[in-house]
Formats: sequence, C-alpha cells, structure tokens
Amino acid sequence: MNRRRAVSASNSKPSRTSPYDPKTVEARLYERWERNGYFHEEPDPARPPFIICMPPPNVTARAHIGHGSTYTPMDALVRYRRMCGDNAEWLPGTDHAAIATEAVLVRELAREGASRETLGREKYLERAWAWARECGGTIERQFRALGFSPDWARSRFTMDEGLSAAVRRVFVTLYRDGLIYRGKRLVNWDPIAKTTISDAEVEHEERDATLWYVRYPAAGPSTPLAGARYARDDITVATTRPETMLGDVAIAVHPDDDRYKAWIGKSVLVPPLLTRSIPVIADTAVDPEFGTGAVKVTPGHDATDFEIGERHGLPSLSIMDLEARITAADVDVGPYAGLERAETRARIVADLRAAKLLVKEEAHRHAIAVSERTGAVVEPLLLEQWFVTAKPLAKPALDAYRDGRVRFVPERYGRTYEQWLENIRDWNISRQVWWGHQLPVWYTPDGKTIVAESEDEAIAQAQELYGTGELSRDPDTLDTWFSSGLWPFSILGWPEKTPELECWYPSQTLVTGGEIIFLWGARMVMLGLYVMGKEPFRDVFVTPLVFDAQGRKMSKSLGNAIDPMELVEKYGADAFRMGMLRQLRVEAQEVRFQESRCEEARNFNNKIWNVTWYVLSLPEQLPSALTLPKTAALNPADRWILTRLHDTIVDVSGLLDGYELGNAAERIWHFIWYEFCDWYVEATKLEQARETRAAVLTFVLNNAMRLLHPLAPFISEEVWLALPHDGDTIMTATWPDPLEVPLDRETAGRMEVLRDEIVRLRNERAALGVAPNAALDAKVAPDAVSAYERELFARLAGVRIVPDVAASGRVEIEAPEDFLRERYEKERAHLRAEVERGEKKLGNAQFVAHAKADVVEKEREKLERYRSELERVERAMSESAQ
RNA sequence: GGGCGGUUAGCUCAGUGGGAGAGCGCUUCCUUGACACGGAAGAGGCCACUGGUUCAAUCCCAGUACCGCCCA
Repeated sequence: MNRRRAVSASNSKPSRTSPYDPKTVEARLYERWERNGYFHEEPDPARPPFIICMPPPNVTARAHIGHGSTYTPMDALVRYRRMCGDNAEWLPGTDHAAIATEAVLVRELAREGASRETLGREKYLERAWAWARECGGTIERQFRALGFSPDWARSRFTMDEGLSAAVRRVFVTLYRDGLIYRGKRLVNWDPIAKTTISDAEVEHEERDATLWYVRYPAAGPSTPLAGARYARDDITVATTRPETMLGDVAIAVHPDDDRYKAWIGKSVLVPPLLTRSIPVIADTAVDPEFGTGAVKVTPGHDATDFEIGERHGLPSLSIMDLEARITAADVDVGPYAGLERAETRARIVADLRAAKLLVKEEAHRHAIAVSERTGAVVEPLLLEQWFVTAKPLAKPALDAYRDGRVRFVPERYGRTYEQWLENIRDWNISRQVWWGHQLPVWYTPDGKTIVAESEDEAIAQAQELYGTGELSRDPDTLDTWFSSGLWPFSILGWPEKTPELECWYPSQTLVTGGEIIFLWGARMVMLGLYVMGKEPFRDVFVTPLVFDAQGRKMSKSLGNAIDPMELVEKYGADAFRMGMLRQLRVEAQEVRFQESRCEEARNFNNKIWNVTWYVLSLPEQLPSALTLPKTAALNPADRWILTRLHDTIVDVSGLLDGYELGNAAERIWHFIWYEFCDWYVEATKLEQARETRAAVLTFVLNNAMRLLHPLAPFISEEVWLALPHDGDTIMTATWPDPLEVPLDRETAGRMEVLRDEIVRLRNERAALGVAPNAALDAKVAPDAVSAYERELFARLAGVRIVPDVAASGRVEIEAPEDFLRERYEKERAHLRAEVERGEKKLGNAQFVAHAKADVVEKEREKLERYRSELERVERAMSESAQ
C-alpha cells in the first residue's frame, strides 16, 4: 500500500484540557470513521485476507463483560491487520437466540394474560420480529461506543431471508445425504422453556441431594400382587429419583457381584404400587460401589438406563408428560397421575415409609443436569425428534485438527475439542419454540414426510410421490446453533456464488470464549467442511472467562457483575479496552477482572495527552514532515529512544501475531510511559537537545500512536491527527516498520549505564536529605564525562560535574566522610559477595566443562567487572581514610 | 469417575535451565515551566511442598496438598 500523500499538519490542535476527556473525543472520531467508510472493505484478492466473523450476539442482548473480553481482542486484531495492509474485514451480525428470546416473549404475554397459542403462530412471530428489531440496535450502539470497527454495512441477522435460505438448503442436503433423521429417542427436556435442548446445552451442577434406599420385594407365586403384605425376601436399591420408580423396568446388578448372583433372573415388584413385576438383570454398567450395588433401571427417564434397556431388550416407559407431570400413558401410575414431579417424589417417599419399604435415606452430593439457558432441571424424556447424525461430520472435523489445518490458541483447547468430537452423539436439532427457523418438513395426511426448501417444492414433491397436495408443516424450529453453525459462509451470501464468498471464505481467526467451543466452534468446522469442503478458519483463539476480583463468577444475583458500558462512561472506551486487554494472558483460563486497571489506563491516556501537549507547545516549529534529522546530528538520548522504539516495534508486532494482547499492551505502555515520558522527554529539556528534539519527539510519538492504535483507537487517532502525520486517519496508516528506525546499540547501551548512574546519584541525594533544588558537586576526571553527559547529570540528577585531574572516572558526589564510608562499606560488601559468587562458579571445573561457552564467557566478564569495581571502591576507601 | 489448568511481593499477574519482574497498594520526599489521573527514592519474595534429572532447577520430570475449569 503506497499512500504517500501530502503530509497534513494539524488544522485542529487539541485544546488544552487536562485531564484528558474521552467524552469530547470518542463519539466525534467514531462518527467520522463510520461516515468515511473506514470500516468497509471490498474483496481484494491482491492483498492477504484477514477475516474475522463476529460471533453474533443475541439480538436482545446488552453488552456484558464477556463481550469486552472477546470482542476487544477481535477489534484489536482487525485494526492491526488493517494497518498492515491486509484485506481486513470484521463481519458483524446478530443471532435470533430462539430460546432466550422466546422466554422473554412468553413471559410478557403471560403478564398480559395471553399465550403464544391464544395469539396464534403468525401474530406471535410478528410480535417477535418487532421485539427483535427494537432490541437489535442496542448492542450495535454499545459496540460502537466501545470503538469496535466491524463493517456495519455488512451486518447480518440469522433470520434474514438469505441466511434462512442457507439454513433450508443445508437441512435439505443433509437430509438427502441421510445425515438428518427423525426418531424417538431419549432427549433433554427443559420444562421451563418447554422445548428439548441438545446435550451441549446441558450443564451439570453439583447439588446436595438425598439417596433413598428402597426395598423391592421378591415377586413369587405366593406373593400377593397388591396390598400391604409382601414377601420377606427383598432386594434394596439406592436411588436419587424415587418419582421415576413408576417407570422402572428392571433391577440391575453387576454380573460379578457375589451378593446378588442368586437374584439374577428372578423378579421383584415395583414399589410403592407393587402391581408390576420386573426382572433382575446383570449389566457391567452397574457400579457395585454405589449404594447397595443394585440399581433400578428406568429407560424412559435416564440416559444410562436407556442404554442398559436397549442392551437387554427392555421396554421404555414414559411416566411424565411435557409439563413434567406424571402420566399414565404407558403404564399404570395409580394415584400419582397428574402430580408434578417434585410433589410426586414427596408423596412416593411418604408412601414408601408408610409401607415400610424405605430402608433409610442419606445425604448425597451429586451432579444434576440443568438447562444452560433457563436453569431448569432437565428431564430426560422419550420424544419423537429430529437429529443430525454426528459421527460422519465429526470425522473430517477431527482430521482438520489432527492435520493442523485448524489450530487452537492456547493449544490445550485442541485436546478438549478432540475429545468432544471423539465422543460425540447425534445432535438433537428440533426445538418446540416458535421463534426460529421452522423445519422445512411437511407431512401428508397419512404421515409421509416431505423435506424441501420451500412449500411450493414440497407440494410438487408430494403430488408426484403421493398424489396429494394437502400438507401440514412440522411446527418445530431448528436449534439456534444450527444456523450459527453456517455463519462463516451464510453471511457471505452462500448459496449464491458471491465475490465475498470467493475471497473471504475461509476466515483466518475465530475468537471465542471457551464455553462455546462445542456449541459453536466445533459445529462450524463440521458444517463448514460438509458444505464448503474447507474448514471455516485456521486459528481458534480462545479467550479467558471473566470473574470478579475474588475469582467468583459474575452474576446478577451476586451483584458483582460489571457493566462495561458503565466503565466506558467512567473512564472512556480506550481505558476500558486497555484495562481489559492488559489483563488478558494467552494461557490463562480466567481473568480476575479489576476495575483499577481501567483507572490506571485512564491515567495512562492522560499521560499521553499531556506529553502531546508538551510537544505541541515547544517553542520551536514542529517539522512539517515526518522525517528524522541526519543520523550524525542525533544526540545520545535521541539514539537511545530510537533504538528502544525499534525494539518496541519488533516486540509488539510479534506479540500481536501470537495473540499476546496483554503482553503487547504492557510492552507499549512501558515504552510510552517509562521510557519515552520519564526519560526521553526529560532529556529533551537539555540545552543540547534543542536541535533535534522536535523532529524526534514527533517521530517517536507518531510511531507509538500507531503501535497503540489497535488497543486504544481513539486517543491514538486524536494524538496522531494533532501531530505531523501522513494520511487521513491512523486507521489506515501503515504499521510501524522497524527498518525505518535508525539503530545505535552502542550509544543506547551507554545511555542505559548513565541511567543507572543517575538513579544511583538520586538515591544518594535522597539518603543525604539534600533539598531537591540544591545542586551537589562531584569531581570527575576531565575526559571521563562528555559535555552532553555533564548536562544530563546536572538536569536529571541535580549533580554539577567539576573536572578534576585527581578524580576517578566515576561520578562521586561530595558528601560528609561518614556518609561516604557507610556507602562504600555497603557497596564493598555487595561487590565482595558478587566476586565470591563468580569465583566459586568459575572455579567449578564441571561448570566450565559443561556449561555453554557464552554462559561461561558472560560469567567471566561479570567477574572482571565486579573485581575492578571492588578495587575502585577499596581504593576510594583507603584514600578517604587518609 | 475421566481430561486439563493454576499455586511467584499485601492484591492482580508476567517471566526465564545460569544474578527474582510489572502494575496497583505501602513508606519517605517533591505545588521542578507536559502531567498530583504527576515526579523521585525505597521497603517487601525458602518462586506451594517432597523427591528426581543436571555442573546448575522458580523453570524440566515424578509425586503430594490446595484452588479452579471442562466432560461424563
């Protein structure tokens, strides 16, 4: 990208406001960026693409701290690659979030005394659309306030017509390939959302519970089938869910468990009704250590039991309906019919106790399945649902990882991904909510299934195959994650062949929180490979979860949730971003978020603002172009800061390439504050710095702002515009090039030594209690210190150098004898210890023989240096003693 | 139960097979002509514990303890 335009000097000098006020800057700059189309790109095959598909936030969402931790890195990466000249594009959009949105709507309707059924599907959906449109703007507005730079013109919504067409096309294709089927399976039922959910949407929560020990009486010819009496012989079973006893179909024991060998093949009666007899079977899935070693088998309401049932050819009995109430549909449930499940549990336990069938109960901690979305305890139910056959899709997705075509940062998440895909089960994709993509599935009056991309097509098919056009559409909708799984290509216009699709699929990087690797990441890989034949991204950058400073999960109920917009209001977007980014470490799985980091970042911005003001108010004319003086004219401090700038550019670029945003932020921060402001700017106040300082200050500041821009876009732009610059916006300014920064390592090294000396002298001043404005004299050999260095000592250490042929080459302040002696003694002790350490090390033949040559050489040099220092101190001591 | 992390200064965290680091906090001093949202100096650490590998371990390996995440 050659963009040599006329250098524009600032025509709008920032007015002197201290402290820096982000409010007067951020909104104005963002508006300008957006108006000038700086976020927008067209597909350009001539440049390397850098595409990030924004994980679509829920259309009803408001920005939360998790957006801060995942979307800020995305923006930083896109801004960085944009400055590097890539065809960089951040593609935004929102998700219809079926279950979450429907939950809100249903609640709202209930308040009005209505329901979706009374409203009817069409009216209901109209309302949902209106609600989505109303909410949708909020999150995008908040993202703008955070300074995010996606190409808003390309924003998509998962229920847009184009994306819906993509969903139908993929569904039909999968169905025709035999990868989508309908079947009665045990699925996860969320009784609050009133829909099934996939395994990936189920969370496991540790809870205190009760383990009940229940007697199952042996069934025999002499045993009465009902009533209070039962055979003396019985088997005791431990269960956490007595309410499901009504659906028991067997008792299972481990085949090697001697205690129960005699029982296998016998029958027992199911309490508390005792009207049904079930067999005792042997299965290796039973853990003999759990409870009594005998467990009840309830295939209609437990996944493990379902598998046991399948193995033994046992029936599956459903005893609960969709309200999680007891139903007599499959089996006699006696007086419990119609009761809610918790109520049933209490009644059955009471009845067992009354019938003396309850042996004991004990406290028990175990994991229960909970709906991630509603928090409802998930009920496994046998239902007719639609599924995606997972294994054939998982295989290529596993290969993509194993071949290195998809890699994870940090790497360890790759193994998590691998394990999940290896153990993947068929994916339940039908939902009973209305807000979403309705299944493209129709049924003929006699139950034949038609799958087609449109109703017309379905009717045509039905006519041809079954001679009927009378169809009813399946009322279910698709899992939200089905449509988001198509995101990387559906937003580019697929199934149309668009230039965007051609150029921008696959994308380069997926940035996401670890919690949706399975829900979203893995499914994008599976569906991307299936539909496009190519994995949808190369890198998966997994960002840490955000906790509060005490390491607790942020939640509304705990009251510890941090609203990023409040922090933006308080400190500005740049400060929020820097505060967040500085806490992100690539390897971390969590961030204990500290608001103080945002406050520090605000202070940092103020520092930048003030140093800019210093540069702008120099008495001399600022250069009109961004050029450096001839190298020969540069003074030592100039050479030092330029060398530091060079190294900072190299470091920051490398860190950004490796997704190390936290360390990159730390690095640029350190350069600007502790090297540029604290040392270089102070050194420009020397008389001898006047010739070159305006050029070097503006050059370094300009470069520093470009390095900072991906992290803190607003203040970097504001400062960059105020100083000599090249172009219209820092957003498309070129990324700093270390080759354009002159290096002088020798002088830079000498400056580091002087800096240590100055610190030492300041320390001595402080120890002496010398007033800050009082100068101290130091006698130094005439040729040991240059005129430039003399001024440096005077200005930065308050030490006046007095040339003295009798003095040594070291700057030693004049001070009372006892003070000096104490100093010398301390120094001597330290040096002696160092010399001793070095001698011991080098005296070790093993060390000299085994250690690498450069390590040994370094030790030798160190020892030499300490020895001569020690010698000097000892000489000075004997001199002052005279 | 299986897998994966973490344990370094009061707090939050970097870091390296060869002399322990940052920011905040703390102490002392400073209204020095960019900045008190600032400047200067300083105190503070058996780098969780136990073994092993190595000339050399905070770093590599094994085990223990505690904290956490994911999956079942």
